[in-house]
Amino acid sequence: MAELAGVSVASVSRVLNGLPASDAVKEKVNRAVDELGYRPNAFARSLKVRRSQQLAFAVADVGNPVYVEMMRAIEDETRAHGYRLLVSSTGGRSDDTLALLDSLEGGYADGLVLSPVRVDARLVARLRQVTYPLVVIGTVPTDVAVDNVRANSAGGVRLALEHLHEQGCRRIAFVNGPEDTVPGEARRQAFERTAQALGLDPGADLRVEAGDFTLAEGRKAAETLLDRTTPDAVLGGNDLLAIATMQVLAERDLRIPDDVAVVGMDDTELAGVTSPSLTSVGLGAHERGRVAARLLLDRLDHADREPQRVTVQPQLSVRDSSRKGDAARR
Amino acid sequence: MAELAGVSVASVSRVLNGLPASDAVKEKVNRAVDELGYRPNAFARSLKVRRSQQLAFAVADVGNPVYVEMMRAIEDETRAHGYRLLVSSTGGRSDDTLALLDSLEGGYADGLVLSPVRVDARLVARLRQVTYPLVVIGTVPTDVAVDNVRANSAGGVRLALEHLHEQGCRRIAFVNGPEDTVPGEARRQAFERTAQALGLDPGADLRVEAGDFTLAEGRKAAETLLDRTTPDAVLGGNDLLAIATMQVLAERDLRIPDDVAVVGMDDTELAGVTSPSLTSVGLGAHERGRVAARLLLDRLDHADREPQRVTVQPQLSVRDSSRKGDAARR
DNA sequence: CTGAAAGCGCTTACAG
DNA sequence: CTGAAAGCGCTTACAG
Repeated sequence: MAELAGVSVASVSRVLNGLPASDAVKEKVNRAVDELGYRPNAFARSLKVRRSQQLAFAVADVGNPVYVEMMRAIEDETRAHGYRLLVSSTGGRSDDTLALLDSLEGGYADGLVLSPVRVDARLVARLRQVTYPLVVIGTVPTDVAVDNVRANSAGGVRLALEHLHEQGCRRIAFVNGPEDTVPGEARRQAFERTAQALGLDPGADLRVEAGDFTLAEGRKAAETLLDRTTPDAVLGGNDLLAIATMQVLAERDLRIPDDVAVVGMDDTELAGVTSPSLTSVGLGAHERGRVAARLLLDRLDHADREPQRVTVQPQLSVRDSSRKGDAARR
Repeated sequence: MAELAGVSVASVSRVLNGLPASDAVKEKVNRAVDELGYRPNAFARSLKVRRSQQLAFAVADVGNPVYVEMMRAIEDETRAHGYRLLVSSTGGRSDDTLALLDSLEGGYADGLVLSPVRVDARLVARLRQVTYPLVVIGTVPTDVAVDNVRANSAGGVRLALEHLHEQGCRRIAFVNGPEDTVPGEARRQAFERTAQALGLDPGADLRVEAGDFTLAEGRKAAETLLDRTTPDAVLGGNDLLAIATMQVLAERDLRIPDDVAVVGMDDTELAGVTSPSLTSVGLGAHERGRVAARLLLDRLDHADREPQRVTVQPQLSVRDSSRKGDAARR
């Protein structure tokens, strides 16, 4: 390359990086670049400058709409700053998450946004040792010094329950996801407290725990619930669980919302598609992604700033599945 | 690191790569590794061995369930072979796709799976010049020498139309996506030909083109269609367009499937969630991803094998939205 | 089995 | 402004 252009490799590097060079040299270099379709080797560059220009996003399940939403936000943000985004799906396996955290020490990405479903002691211990820029989406112990963005699950549950309470519901059931996960546990706690504060029926028969945040597990859980009781309303731990519940209700000829109102969480695109449309509490997935990306980009420039904690506020979208008294469909 | 262990850097490298070494040396190296949390630098390694152990997947829209499905399949396959997957979203912008193809020449990934929505002359020209392993999901001119996996859109449209024909439908409308895209164009052609072969009403008023493969654009297109005529059935260019049509039909108090049957394409998770559930033709997104990943992995080892072309066959999933005579719901 | 040395392809002070 | 040279951190023939 340098030979073809008839200049030194240093000059090639300078021209390609926009550093000062005479027009003559620029001309020669550009001509040779075109001729050869030359592209500087990314590794050699990274090895020298100690930056990869890559950022990583690690997530339990790329198929979950919530994470897709986050990924979009992160992609937009990082791309705008000239970084490529590497998406890694750990499938919820703790070991894969730990392996990923380790392998990033090899430097192939300049930073990581991590959104774990389960936060156990091993993960927390590992997070303390990470030597690269890291932001965690989700709840981590306050003494782990990483940037952290959280959803306000408790606030979200409260919005949902208050809304149902206003609709006259008093026996409100909760089809939650697994309670050994971060969101599952947070939502369970919030449900208990808020139900008590609102003076709702505290019956233990009103709570079921699905094996996963999926339609299939949601159906099973909803059937368990409805076999033992018929509540005024059901709150789903996420939209999929709420939708599964709606399906089971329909199969049992219970009208939504007149017999049983239903509210989901996450406010995914699915919520607008079901019939009746699903009332849902958005937990700001897009916003969480955006904020996380910004924190990471900011930390790349300011390695020593204090770790920040940002909480994104929930928002309730009321649709047909919870408007008692209205027609369920037009 | 080597100093701490008291051995040469060569020995460190050998131990870490599982090459022959005495137990004494292994012991020293492992001890030092643990103490330092040492990780070999990924770039230095890649620079030397000329491999990144990364593969890239480029896609128009990470949010589209079809691509998520592909991504999952590709992730599973590549991860099993020890590669990381880099996901890049080009947002359907041609320039971004070209820029990506260029930048990969820098070597930061060992190969690429590309799934473009639009294939124009510039892209085809660029594809011919690519110097790294590449597989394209979608249709490319036969003389472009890349591995290629395709959906059988024509076969899929045929399955859908034959099914509707059997249900007694003769005036079948088509709510297609943009016809300057690869899938849009293929589906339009297939629709015309199959409609003719089956002796369906060829009325031009039965075809509308949505601005994009989305719910919002689908609604507009469906309204345009239903303002001018009421067909026996509607085929959607994808599930989102079909679902949007179902919503508009419901708003106009047309019963599905008794007044108007509806069939989608892609057979995404959404199809099982709507009410009535949506009959849809799956075009094998998961399978296309899996095959593409395998072709790419295979090519990494066999740079000189002939480019292959694989077509994945469609499959019809009949659900409630098209079973005339049955109850639309239980 | 092990170490010294070359070299992967860049960038960047350092001279000129 | 430009070139020669050092060096980023590995791997891998080459000797021993």
